[in-house]
Amino acid sequence: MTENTQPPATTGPHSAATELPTQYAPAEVEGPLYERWVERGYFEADAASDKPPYTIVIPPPNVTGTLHLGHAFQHTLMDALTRRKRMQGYEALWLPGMDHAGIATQNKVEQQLADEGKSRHDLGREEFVERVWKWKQEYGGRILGQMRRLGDGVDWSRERFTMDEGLSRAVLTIFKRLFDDGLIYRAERIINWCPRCLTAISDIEVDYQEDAGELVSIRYGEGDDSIVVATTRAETMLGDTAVAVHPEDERYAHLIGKRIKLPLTDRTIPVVADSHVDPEFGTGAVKVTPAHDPNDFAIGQRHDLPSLSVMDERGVITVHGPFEGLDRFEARSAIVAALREQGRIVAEKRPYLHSVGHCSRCKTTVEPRLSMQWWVKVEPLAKAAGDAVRDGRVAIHPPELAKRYFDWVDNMHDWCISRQLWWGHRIPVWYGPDGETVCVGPDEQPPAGEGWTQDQDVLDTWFSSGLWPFSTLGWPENTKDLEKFYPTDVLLTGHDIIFFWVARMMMFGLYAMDGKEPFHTIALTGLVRDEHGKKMSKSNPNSVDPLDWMDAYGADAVRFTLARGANPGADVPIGEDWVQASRNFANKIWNATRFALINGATVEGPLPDAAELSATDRWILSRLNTVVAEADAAYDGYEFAKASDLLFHFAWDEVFDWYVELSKTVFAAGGRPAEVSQRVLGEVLDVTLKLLHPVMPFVTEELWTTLTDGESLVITTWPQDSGYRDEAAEAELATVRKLVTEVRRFRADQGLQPGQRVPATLDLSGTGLAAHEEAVRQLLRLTPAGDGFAATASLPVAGAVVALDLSGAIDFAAERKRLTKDLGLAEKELKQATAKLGNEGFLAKAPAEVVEKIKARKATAEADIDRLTTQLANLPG
RNA sequence: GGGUGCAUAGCUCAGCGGUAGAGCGCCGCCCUUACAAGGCGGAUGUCGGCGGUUCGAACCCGUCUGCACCCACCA
Repeated sequence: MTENTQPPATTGPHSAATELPTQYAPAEVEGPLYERWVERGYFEADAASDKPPYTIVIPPPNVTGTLHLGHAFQHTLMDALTRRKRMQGYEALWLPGMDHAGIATQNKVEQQLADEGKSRHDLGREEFVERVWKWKQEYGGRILGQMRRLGDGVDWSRERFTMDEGLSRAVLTIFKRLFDDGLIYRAERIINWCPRCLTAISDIEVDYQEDAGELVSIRYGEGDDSIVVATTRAETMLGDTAVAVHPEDERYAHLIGKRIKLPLTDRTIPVVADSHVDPEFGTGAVKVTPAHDPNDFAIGQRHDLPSLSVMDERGVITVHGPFEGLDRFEARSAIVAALREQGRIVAEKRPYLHSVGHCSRCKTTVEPRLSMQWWVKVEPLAKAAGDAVRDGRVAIHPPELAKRYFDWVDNMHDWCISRQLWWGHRIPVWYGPDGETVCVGPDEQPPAGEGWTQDQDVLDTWFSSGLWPFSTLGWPENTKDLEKFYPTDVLLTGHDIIFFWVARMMMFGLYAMDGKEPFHTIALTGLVRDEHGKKMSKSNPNSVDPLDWMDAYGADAVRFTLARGANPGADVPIGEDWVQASRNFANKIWNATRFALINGATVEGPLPDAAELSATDRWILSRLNTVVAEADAAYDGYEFAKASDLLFHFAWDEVFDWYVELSKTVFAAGGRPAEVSQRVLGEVLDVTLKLLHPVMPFVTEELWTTLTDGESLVITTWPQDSGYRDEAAEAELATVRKLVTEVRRFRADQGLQPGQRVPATLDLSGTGLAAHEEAVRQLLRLTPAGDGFAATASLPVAGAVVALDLSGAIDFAAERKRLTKDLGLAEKELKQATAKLGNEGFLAKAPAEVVEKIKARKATAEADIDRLTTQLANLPG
């Protein structure tokens, strides 16, 4: 196909134009462009600048992570925001970094150790942590390279990691402050425990799903003093310390206060009355296991019941007796079997669907467990976090999602922040030989002397990421960065992470920064889904690697597709078809610019006066300014889909399909000065490329730097609506478009081929276009009505009258029928063959010559051509 | 159990009080020298059902049905 893309001879300053290939090749363009941007320091923000700041901190991806479509989506939007603000004259900072991701990273390294037949305990704490750092060095942060590939305009000189020295200092500082303020405390409570990760996890790290269990009803006690309870976790009965019934439940009134025998043990337990019990549910009696169930724990507190732990940290039964050493699930069946043998199982229901908590990291069934942990007292912090949104200091986009935020911050339980891991920020508390507890601040030495030990636990990963908006800027030091760039402007992230991260940044930001909120706007995005709206996840087969798509179609195509799907708060379905469509758009822009360059479009000098402009010019400039205003409004409202769609249609439908096509008649006119059109076309492209740059940075940069003498779009000035409008020109062009479209439709209906010239008379007296008769004739492919002209049809449209001679029209249906018969092909076959080759129209002419012509042009249709050639050769005569 | 959102063309979705839209797909014609990753033309919808408000409803209100998602102490 390259043999017929010979560049036309070139003249003038834009000979580079013709060096542009006919197709956009992202792979060749994107890498070098990104390197150039970084080398020139375009993304490095200057804290000493006079420009107003615009700051976004990236939601730090896990150090273990790779770029998935969700990142690609959010990064595209954040990049678009910062790129646009930079062009608008802000000192724009998009700050990158990564999260140390406690459990995830520790799991990765433990897996590595397991492959070597070792556990972390074989190494010991210090060596293990060293090993994790080594792992990070070697395998961590792959996502950073992938972000470059996407085109993320982040300030690499400010890259941060949550375990950096500076950020660790921030963690210690705030821990100490919270501790001293009494907002951090240690307490024994029921927590969610993962028996595989061997650590506590917070409520939001638990994923609930419907599991099929078995609900058994067990008779406790004997005779009249017996009571039936139901459970799905029979093994916990070993730790029962009471049975609870509703205080007003008459069925059990006689039992309240009595003790009954607990089966399989030699213990007796009391029957207590507690209004938490729902008399309607089951038998209306509940077994109470304070050490293994949060509700039961609460009942235990109210009735002063002992808590009996029956399992160790791995979920293995520790109670002496026949079940000791059994895993919790083995113990469950064993205990049910034993009870059944004693005739104590009075009813079973299996499968019984109920929701069961799983560790969000490893999917292991969570075991509620009584344990000593560190907690943040969130009430005062959460109140402030709620108020900041309530009184409008922080806006949530889209506003509907604010309710979700309030639901959370207004009903937040205390936050369990200690994790029984080695990888993370170690809790800065030391215990003395006589039970003293000392919290050690960042500049303090741990207490000296014998017998002092540091707490073994580390902090929840979200504790350090909650400090991200200011710890990354140097807090607790009073740095220039902090002064310039805090508070940040927009926090853009998925709505699924409101509780994990957003609310915590709000709490910590307001607390640490003296009530100064960490950002003004929370922009919440939906989740990326596949083309049928199904959730994409790493474990799903529908999951797509955005890198594959970037390789195949370019980063801009992926970005544009994502931006175009980004309706505020709504999920984004994405399929390969749409990425292809975006790729096509990039290619379209490429070729339109190529056309402009070949025809000498220029951005030099001022725009010609309105008096010099044609109606077409005035129309497109009027539209251009309208689009600038509309695009601005959409970008400002985080309506990326609207902005993208608007620009897509303006560029393709109006600029490329009409303005450029209409310009051709000017450029082809010959002799007539084309400077005005060259300048206007240059202007329109210049502005359109700028408007698209935030979402399609690569192709726009490549084209713009070719079209203009500018250094880079990244640092150029964002277009402004000049206020220029011309309604008369818009109306006139509407007439032209209507006229042309109607005539084309008529021609198609009559069987005239698109390029076929038809003799016709044209009366434009009713349209105001009389002066442009020649141009209109060209558009409509009308030739002058010569001698002997006989109109066979007359078409009144848009105030004009067109009379045509249709004698040259082809009856396509009849042609097809004839060919089908002649070639001995089934009609369907013919269609398939001709679809790639061309069509019946020209096959009707000279077959040999036609096939020749096609062969030269269509390498991809080789097979079909061969077959058709054979068919044609075998035709008799 | 509580809450939120959604039901519009074959698919995925915009539109949110005034003549039904986009992308992809589909049909027909075409290489007209920027682009076949293209051009031109075309078809397709009782805007989930039923009521109501209005001169006028895909859009507002009520209700029903179906589907998503979020939250919660489902023994």
